[in-house]
Formats: sequence, structure tokens, C-alpha cells
Amino acid sequence: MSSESDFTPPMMRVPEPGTKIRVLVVDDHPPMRIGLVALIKSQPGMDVVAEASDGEEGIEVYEDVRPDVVLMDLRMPGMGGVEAILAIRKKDPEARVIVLSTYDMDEDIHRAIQSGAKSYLLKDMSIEEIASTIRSVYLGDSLLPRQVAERLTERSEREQLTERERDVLESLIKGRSNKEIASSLCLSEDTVKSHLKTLFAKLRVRDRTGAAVEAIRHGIVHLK
Amino acid sequence: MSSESDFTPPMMRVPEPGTKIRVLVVDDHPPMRIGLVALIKSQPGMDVVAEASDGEEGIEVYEDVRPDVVLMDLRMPGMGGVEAILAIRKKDPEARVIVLSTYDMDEDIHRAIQSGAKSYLLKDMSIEEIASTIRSVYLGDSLLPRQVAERLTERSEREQLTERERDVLESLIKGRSNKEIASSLCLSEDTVKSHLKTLFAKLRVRDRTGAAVEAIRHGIVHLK
DNA sequence: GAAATTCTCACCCGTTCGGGGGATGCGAAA
DNA sequence: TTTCGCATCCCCCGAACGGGTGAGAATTTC
Repeated sequence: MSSESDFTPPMMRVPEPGTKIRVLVVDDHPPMRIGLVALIKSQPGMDVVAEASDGEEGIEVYEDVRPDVVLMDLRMPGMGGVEAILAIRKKDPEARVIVLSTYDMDEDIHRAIQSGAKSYLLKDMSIEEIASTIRSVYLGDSLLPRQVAERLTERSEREQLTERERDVLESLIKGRSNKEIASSLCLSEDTVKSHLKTLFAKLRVRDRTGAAVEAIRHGIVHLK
Repeated sequence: MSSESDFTPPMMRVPEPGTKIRVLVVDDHPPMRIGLVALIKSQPGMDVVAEASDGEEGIEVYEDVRPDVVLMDLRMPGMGGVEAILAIRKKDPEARVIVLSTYDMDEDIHRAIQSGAKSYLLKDMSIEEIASTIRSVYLGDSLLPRQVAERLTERSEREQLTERERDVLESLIKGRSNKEIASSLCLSEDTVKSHLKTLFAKLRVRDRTGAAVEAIRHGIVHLK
């Protein structure tokens, strides 16, 4: 962290008049990538400087082109969007990444923002909303669409799960019984039941089935 | 079924040299729609004649423009792709619809093919694969990518659920107990247990939690 | 008309599950 | 230091669950 200990003042990248916003597009769906590139190029004041089809490639390309804004899909094969954002922001803490996802699950949104994304857009949003968010984020803002922000609020009303509770939850969704969860996590069955009790309370369900459904619905665990 | 009882020979629409394949694009994601339109227009021998952003609009527009091929998303707000395909093929049994979906769940694929789709593509497929499928379907073929076909095979190995079993399954995923499922479906609890028994066997799980997870994983029931 | 399937319900029985307590140790925060 | 959250474990108990088996009625299929 030597870059944090020196005394160079934070260099804000301000928009230079007449210069286009340089965007990197990262998405694993070819037609979506084509669409995003076309969308951005059709907007005045911005241009696509590179594309990538997964997280790893996105990180590499970021280094090469140092774009002003990254438009990043979240769920991609191999390295997902969250890891990619973390890696990019580790190299460049000033990086401005906008997540563009199909899903509006609260956990996805939270993880994205937590990892440093400046905004979270949904793929069913209008080109105007996407373009204007790119501009805002480029200018240093960090705004969430109302629909997305509301989801985040819902989540914050749900109590946070502990690491162990997550372990039990994941094991539960694999179809295991309490006894099997216990042995798979090297715990006593009573401990598993204890975790389940708090888990049910936090997810506001009565039983393991409800817990499984809620966990999947909110993206707390991903299937496959 | 009066159209089936007359003796007019089936009129095959054969490709006319020099004429472009007229494609209708139906997708609720603006950037994806832009991408698909750009993709198709970039291909020699095909052109986009109309776009729609949901099922209803797709049906209307189909009537107006009578395209050669429809590229249709499956999961859309309001009327989904399946209903739209059924409606389109009811009006024009010769309609050639290709589903282009994000998801490769076997139930989605099955429902799409069942409702009359000529092919089922995934959004992570290459533009070449998408373009060549449009050409093939236009020529009257009905081919599935290997990856998709394999999923269908998996499904056929799973025993088909009966109507009542689906009812119980849906109720189960709403977090209901056996007793509650019984009263919600106006059944005795023993009958519910009886359905659950066969359900577990068909889905190859031991308990309700496993049934819920498998049902969601394979798209047998959709959340929300 | 026979066969198959589905839907319905019943009974028994053992296991699992979930709710109610409470207890310990441990590290971090106040 | 004390308090707090967390993880771990224990006990009791009743309700819910899942397996086995069977069986009558209705519908469809052959």
C-alpha cells in the first residue's frame, strides 16, 4: 500500500471538453456486447475503447486501455463480475465500474456495490438511463436507479448472515439432512440445529424449505 | 380446425434468390435488442423488419409484417415467450420462431419446443451460430445446438409430473406445510403426502427441500 | 371391455425436524 | 474489564415429515 502512504494529492479526473468518455464493455453475451457497443457509440461524448467477454479478460484489457468507465456484467463464466471489480479497483482505486446485470436480486446488488461498483443497472433499462448513468459516473457521481436502490433497502432490513450460517445454508441447499450437514462441516448435529434456528429467524421462514427458496430468490446462494 | 380439413396443399415458403430473410426481433432488453438488430443487419441475406419489447407487441407486429423468422426472448414481463409463440402459430402455423434465451433450463427448452419453436439458442452463443440458425430455420430446418439438445435429453430421463403433482410442488415452494397444502388444494393431508411421495421419486430427491431446489434449478417452477 | 394412469384417501411407524430452554469458550469492541 | 456477538454443544419434547402398503373411483387408452 505504498501508494497510499505518499503525499500526492488525489488527482480527480475531470471531464475535458471535446474529449469523449472512454468506455470498456465486459459481457459474455456476444449480441449484448454488440448492442452495448452500438448504444455507447451512438451517444455523443462517449466511445468504446475496448471489449472483453469475461472477468479475466476484463482485468487485462483494463490495464491496457485504462478506460474512464467500465460497463460490466455480473454473472459470467469463470471469473465473475465481483472478482473482476475487486481486481481492477485494487490496481486502480479510481476505477469507475458500472454493473449491468440481468438480475435485480438484493444480494447481487449489495455484493457489487460492496466491491466498489459505482452503480448497478438492469438490462431492461432504457438506453437513455444507461447512457446518462455512464455520464454521471464519469463525472464522479455514484447513483443507483430507484428500483435498484429499493432492493438494497429491502436487504438491509434483513439481518446479515454469519459465515457459519452461510455454510449451513449452502449445505442445506445441496439437499443434506441435519446429520449430513453436521458431518460435512465437522459439527455436532445440535450445532447445526442451532444455526438453523437463527437462520430461519433471519430469513423469516419456518423451515428449511422456506430457507432454501428465500436464499435462492434473493441470490444469497447461486444454484449450479 | 377447419383449416386442417380442407385440401389445399401445404404452401412451402422457399427462399427466393436475392431476397433477404425478413426477421422480427422480440426482446425486452433494449441493449440486447440493439445488438440483435445490428447482428442481423450485418449479415448478408437477412434484415430486421420489426422489433417488439414483449409478447403482446410481438404478436401484433407479427400480424403486420409477417416476417420470415422471429427471434424471440422467452422470459419477458407480461406475456412470456411461450404464450406469444402459441398465439403466433395459432394465427400462422407456418410461423418460424427461434427462441433466444439466457437460460438453458430443460423445462424452458421443452416448453419452447413444445409450443412450436423451431430452435432454441442461448445468448452466450456466437453471432455465427445465431446467424446460421436463422438461415437454417428460414430454410425449413429445425435444429438444436448440441448443448441445448443435451439438456432436453436430461429432461426426458426425468419422469413427467402430473398436473396435481405440479400443484403440490408450487404450493410447497410457497413454504406451506403438508396440512396447508392440503387445505389450499382442498385435499386430505394423506393425499398431499401421497403426491409428495411420487414427486420425490420423480425428481430423485428425499425431501421437500430437495424437491424445491430441483424444481427451481430445472425451471419447473419460476420464482416470483 | 380390459389395461393403464391418475387422483383420492387411509393406516402404521419410525425418523427428522423445529421450538424452547440453557451452557461454554473466545475474541473483539466498548 | 465488561459486554457483546459468534460458534459450539447439550437436553427435552411434540409436531411434522417420509416410507411402506393398500385400495376405490374416474378417465383415458388400447
